[in-house]
Amino acid sequence: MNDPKKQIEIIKQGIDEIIGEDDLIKKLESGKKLVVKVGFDPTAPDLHLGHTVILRKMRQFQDLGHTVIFLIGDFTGKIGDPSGKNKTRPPLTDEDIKQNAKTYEEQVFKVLDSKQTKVDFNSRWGDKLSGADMIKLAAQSTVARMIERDDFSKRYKNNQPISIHEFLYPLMQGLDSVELKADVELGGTDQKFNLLVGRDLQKNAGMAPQTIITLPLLEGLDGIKKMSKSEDNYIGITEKADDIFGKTMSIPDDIMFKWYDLLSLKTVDQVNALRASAKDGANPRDIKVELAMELTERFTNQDDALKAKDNFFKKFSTNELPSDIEEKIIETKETYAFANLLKDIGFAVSTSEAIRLINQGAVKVDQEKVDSKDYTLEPNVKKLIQVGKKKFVYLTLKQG
RNA sequence: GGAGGGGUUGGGGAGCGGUCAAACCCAGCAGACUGUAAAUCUGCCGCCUCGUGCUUCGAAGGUUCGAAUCCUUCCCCCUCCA
Repeated sequence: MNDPKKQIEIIKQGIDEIIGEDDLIKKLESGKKLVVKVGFDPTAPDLHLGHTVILRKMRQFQDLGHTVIFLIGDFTGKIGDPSGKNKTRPPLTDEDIKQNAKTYEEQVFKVLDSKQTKVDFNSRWGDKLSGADMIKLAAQSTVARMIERDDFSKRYKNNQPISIHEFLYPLMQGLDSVELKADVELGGTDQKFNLLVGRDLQKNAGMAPQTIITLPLLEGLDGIKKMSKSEDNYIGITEKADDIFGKTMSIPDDIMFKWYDLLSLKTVDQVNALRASAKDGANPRDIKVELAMELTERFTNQDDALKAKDNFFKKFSTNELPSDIEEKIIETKETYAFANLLKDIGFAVSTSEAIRLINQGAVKVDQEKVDSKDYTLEPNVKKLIQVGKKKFVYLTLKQG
């Protein structure tokens, strides 16, 4: 695995752009163990698959034997990444940051190898900077250069405010690269400017400039928009096996291989083999199952992943019931109007919706379709209640 | 400070005195179909005690038999000018 050519092939899999490739090849040929740095925001570390694109790339570097630094930007967090948003962030307390860092670690090591990961904080050197140091740092760039950055130039043209301190963000991020003597820095495409500043600062400090690798955005479940919480087209990495598996199966066939390129830890050759088999008429479903299995297993475990796969086929390919139906007990004094019950157990948001579902033939009790909105249940029974194809519960009505 | 435009049911966006719980699109949900939670088709898509019931169209008042639609005041947003 030390063959530089082979390494480059893996490194370049699924990336958007690489700047300084020649430098990288030279370093690889010299047999140097690379320092790969990636910065993370100290806020709200609730990760979804979109975030894991970069983690996977880090993991690939680890598998090639390089050192990966997971840098938490607790100092830069005080500046707030400009990134177009003009809302000032509420300052995080040290306690918040500690808590977030912990949550990060819990989630991140589902992808990264914890033994090969160095977690660092840029407050370690940031807090020590004096006023004079900051001025020296600021002197290393120019307003013209800063204005080149996309969102700064847009805001400047549109007469939107740009605070002076926002210019410090890219510089601080660059300083991180100097401090860590980074050989490689990874980031999203929107990070390109900041990453380039790191190269400049390293050159000024007499170092070899880092190689920059930008990674594309992952499309969400709809296959069109980028994966994000606000679009609700995401898979959270702490979700249940059934959900990870099912959601993965729901992505359009078209983006399946993009997901392979950005998320899978299979080798380039293995992915290419899958591509070839798809061309030869293999059922795309089966190729997607393999992806769903890999992802589900990574974020849960093998047993749960197998169960999820099993459940998926039971649910959608046969009419069998899933194996893990939840049990619920509800107390009632008297006869329970069914529409209200559906609302009360959360299968409908309102009684009106419950009635609509009944009218549409979506509701079953003990596998029998409910055909009247006036259906009722007596206390002291246990029934299997089903709404649509996804909601199941064994409900016990207790005389209360 | 001046001039103008606008706030409608999850989002976009019609409506501009009754036929409006409010067109249409998107999202969502359900049914059919399918290799899938894809595609397609169909239906639904404010709330409840389901009735010639109740509450909605930035807020509060008013005109009217009747208002999302007209008037008054207030709040918020946007554009242009200074």
